[in-house]
Amino acid sequence: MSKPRDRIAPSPTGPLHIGTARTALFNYLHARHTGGTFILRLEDTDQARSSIAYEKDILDGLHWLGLHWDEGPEIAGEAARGPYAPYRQMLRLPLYEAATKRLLAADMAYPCYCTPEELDADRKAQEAAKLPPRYVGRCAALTREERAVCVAEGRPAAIRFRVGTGVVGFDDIVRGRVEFDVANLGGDFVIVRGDGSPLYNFVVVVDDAAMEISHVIRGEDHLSNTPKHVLLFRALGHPEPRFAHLPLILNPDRTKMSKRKSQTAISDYIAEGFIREALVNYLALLGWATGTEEEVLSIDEIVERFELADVHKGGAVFDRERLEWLNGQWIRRLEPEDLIERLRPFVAVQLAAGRIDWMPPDDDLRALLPVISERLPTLGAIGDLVGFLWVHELVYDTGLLVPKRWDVATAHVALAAARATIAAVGAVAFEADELEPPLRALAEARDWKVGDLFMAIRVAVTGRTATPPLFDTLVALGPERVLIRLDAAIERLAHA
RNA sequence: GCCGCAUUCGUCUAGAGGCCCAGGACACCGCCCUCUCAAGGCGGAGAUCACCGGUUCGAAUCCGGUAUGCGGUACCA
Repeated sequence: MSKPRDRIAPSPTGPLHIGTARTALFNYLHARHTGGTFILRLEDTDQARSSIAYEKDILDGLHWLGLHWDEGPEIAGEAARGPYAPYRQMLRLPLYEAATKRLLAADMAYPCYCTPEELDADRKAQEAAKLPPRYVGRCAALTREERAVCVAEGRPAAIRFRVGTGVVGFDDIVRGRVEFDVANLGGDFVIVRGDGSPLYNFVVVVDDAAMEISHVIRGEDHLSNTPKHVLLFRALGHPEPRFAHLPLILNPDRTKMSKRKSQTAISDYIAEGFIREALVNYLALLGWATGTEEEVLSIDEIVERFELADVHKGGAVFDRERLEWLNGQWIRRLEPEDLIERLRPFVAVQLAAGRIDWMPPDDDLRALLPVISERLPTLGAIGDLVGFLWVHELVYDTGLLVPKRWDVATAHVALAAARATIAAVGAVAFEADELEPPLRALAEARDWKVGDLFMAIRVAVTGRTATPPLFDTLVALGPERVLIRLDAAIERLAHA
C-alpha cells in the first residue's frame, strides 16, 4: 500500500485559527507517524475575503508551530515544492474548468439560470410549507432550446451537480460508518458560481483527487459536506480518500470555538508568550490521548504514539488554565540558552512599551533563569515578574513599605538598619549567601519577624510584594542600586 | 423544521463485560517546604458513567428508545 498523503487546506480569510492549527497538527501527526506526506494547499477562491496578510499569518503560524510541510505553494519568492503544483487554488482554475467540462459533457452537471430572487422565493415557500430547503430543479431538465434562450438573454449560468438518488455512505476513521440519504442533501448543488468561479465543495474534491490525497482529516463541521464530496469523487472517476472528522474545539458554553467568545488567533497566543511545545502538546491532547497517563509530550513523542483511530468523537472545551500549566511545564524544560533566546523579544516589547528603561544583556537574563523559570506561566509574564530590575525609577505606593504588623516608624528604623547591614556586606561579598545571615541576625536582634523585615526590603528594592527570592533579587540588582533604592524608601518613610 | 454527530468529575481525559461503589491531569481546598510569589511534595473534595428499558450470573463498556447539546442545511470556507 502506498504512503498516506495528508493535507491542510486553510483559506486565507482570517488569521491562523486554533481550530485550523489543530487540524493541521493532526494531519501532520498522521503523516509523520505513517511515513506519509504532509501537504499545504491554500484555498483562496473566496477572493473577496482572502488577503495576503492573512496568508502570511497562517503560514508563519504553521511554521512557528513546527508543522513543516513537504509539499506546498510558492511563498515569498520561494518556488512551490512538490510534484502537484500549483498548491494555490486561484492558480488551479484551469483544472476546475476542465473538471466542470467533463461533468457537463457527461450530463452529471448542468447550467442553472435561476436568479437569486427565484431561489430566494423557492426557499421562502419551502420554509412556509415547513419543508427542508432544497433546490427545486427548475433547470435540471432544460431542453437545448430553452438553454439557448437563456444564453441569448445573457443570463449568467451557475453550474449544478446532479446528486441523483440513493444513500451515500463512508467509513469515517474516527466515527465509523456514516450514511446520508441523498434526498437530504438539499437538491442539486452549485459547483460553479454564475461568475464562473468554482465553489469550495467542488474544488476541494478536484484538488484532493488531483493531489492523490489519501486521508482527509478535518473538523467535524465538514461531516455533512462529505456525502457531496463522495458523490463528486465518484463522478470524477476517482477513488475516494479515507475520511477522519475531528471533534470540534469548543467555547466554554460548548458551542464551536469562535472569535466572539474565545481567543482564537494563534498569533495572540504567541504574542502572550505561549511556546510552541506547549501549544502543540495541548492541542494534541484536545480530542486525543495516549491511553496512558503521559501528558507532557514533545511533538516527536506524540508522532510516535499518534493513531487516528484513538481520536475522540465528542467536542472538547478549550481550557486556557491547562494550556498555561503545560506552558509552564515546557518553559521549565527549555535549555537555558534557548529560553534566553525566546525571552528576549518579550523583554524588547516591555522596552518598546516604555515599561522598562533598558534592554538587559543576556548575561543578566542567564543569571536570573534559575529563579524566574518556575515563575513564568508565559514568556510575556517576564515584565511583571522582574521588570523592576531594568527601570531607573520605581513606582509604588509608600504604604506597601510598612508590613501589617508594623507602623511607619518601625519600617523606617528597620530599613535604615537593613541599609547599614547590607552596606556592611560590601560589594565584593554581595552574594545571596552572604546577605541572608546578617539580615536574619538583624531581625532576630530587634525582635522583628524576618518576614516583615524581608518584605519591607523587598518592596523598597522592587516596588512589589511578590517577587523572586529576596537575596537573589538583591544580587541581580547589584549593591549600588540596592542602596540607592533603600535610601529612596527611607526618604519616603521620613515624609510619610 | 430536516439531516447528521455526540454525551465519564467544573474542564481535558483513562476505560473496549468482571481488575471500576470508575483512574490520571488542570482548576479548587488543606498540609508540608518557605522571606513574598511561584515551583515541588503529600492529602482532600469533586462523576448515581445523560435518562429509561433490554441482553447477561455480571454493563461506563453490548442493543433499543428518549432527552439534551452541538454541527450542517449558501452561487462561504
